Amino acid sequence: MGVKERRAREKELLRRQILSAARELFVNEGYENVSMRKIADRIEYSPTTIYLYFEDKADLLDSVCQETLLSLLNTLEDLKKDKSDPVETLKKSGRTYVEFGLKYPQDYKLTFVIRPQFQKGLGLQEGSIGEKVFDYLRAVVSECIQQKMFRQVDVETTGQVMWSAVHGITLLLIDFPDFPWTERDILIDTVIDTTIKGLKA
Amino acid sequence: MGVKERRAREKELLRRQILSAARELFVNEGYENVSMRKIADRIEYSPTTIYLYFEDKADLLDSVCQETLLSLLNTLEDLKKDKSDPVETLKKSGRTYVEFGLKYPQDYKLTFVIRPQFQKGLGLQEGSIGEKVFDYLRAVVSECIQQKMFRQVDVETTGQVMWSAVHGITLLLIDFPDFPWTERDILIDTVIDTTIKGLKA
DNA sequence: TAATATAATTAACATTGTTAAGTTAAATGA
DNA sequence: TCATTTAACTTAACAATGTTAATTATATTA
Repeated sequence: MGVKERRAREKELLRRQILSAARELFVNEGYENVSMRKIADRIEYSPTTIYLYFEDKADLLDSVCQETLLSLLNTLEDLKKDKSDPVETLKKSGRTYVEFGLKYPQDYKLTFVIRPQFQKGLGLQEGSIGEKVFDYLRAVVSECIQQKMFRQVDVETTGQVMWSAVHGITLLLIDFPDFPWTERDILIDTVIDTTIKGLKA
Repeated sequence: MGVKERRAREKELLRRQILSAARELFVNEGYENVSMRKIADRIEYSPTTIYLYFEDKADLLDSVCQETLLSLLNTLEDLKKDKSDPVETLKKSGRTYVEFGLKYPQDYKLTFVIRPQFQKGLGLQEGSIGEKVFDYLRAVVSECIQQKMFRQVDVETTGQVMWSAVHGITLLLIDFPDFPWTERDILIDTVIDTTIKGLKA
């Protein structure tokens, strides 16, 4: 009975096509300037077909962002393998996070700024990939605290402080490219090092 | 010839009414969920009347933001009068900045996140209120450095690090209201204190 | 009062996200 | 093989949006 499976495969394929078209358009033209009809044109289907694969436009954005988060998560997970120096791992993670945002600025903004606005109910959902990203951060921070490297006892707060710092510098560099910033790499390092120094015992 | 002046006064009055209605709606329901018709209803005029006073919806929000930014600047300027302890002033300024963002989240996001995207050329325009806000920050930081409270010699970098921290926590709190944050006031204080501790000599 | 300038409205347009009804094509069961 | 059921997709339409052009009402001036 391979029919059902072939069908499922075909469905999945079209789903990916939609997703891919949506990502490209969202990234290049901005979420608000992309209509369902425009996406439909791109994949050569009628606009309403999209609704057979996604609940609504917000859900489509949601799925695009999920993908982005997954790719961020994968990039980060690699770093955690080296368990020798958790503080160093945290630094590297911070850099990696910011660099990811700067490499895919539109995707970053979609995920961390635009999406929450259109998804009024929930923030980072239970079991979501977004939550897993923060779980990652939590784990690294926890390691730092366990090794008595950080003064802050509260893992949560410490993680949130770290997230604030990298989120802040990432968005500022994306949104104000013409501001007279300090040389980019130095600035990013300074932000991360300053935060970590502030957290240390 | 007081007629012209009375007319001008009346125009200014209606302009303010529109602005005030728009602000209230934007803040309470979010920019995207407020239609021109809704604003018009509120002031009991036809929707198109608004276009006699503002270019378009974006311009309307723009004007709302200008007002709010000006009010932020005034609030901050007050803090600087106390010259006794610049580090304390910086802390208070940080808190004021974040609280401002949380009080007018729509305005904050438009000014610091949405607008730059559509204004690709320049970030914070020359002579703009936004730039004056950063000038303020620069001045306070400069005071801290002069009094040898901070290790960092570079005023610019130090200011940028501080800005990153407050910008980051402000946006996170706005965009992920349902995330299990540490108690808000404590978190904000921790972010600011950690950053300042990291900057100290 | 008649002419003029200004202010505000009505009606309409194109576009948006989305739904309901209809259509085509494929898979199933006899 | 042929009718029937199921799935996939499309057409047509709706209400709401931002915005413009044409029109009406109102106040000022001569």
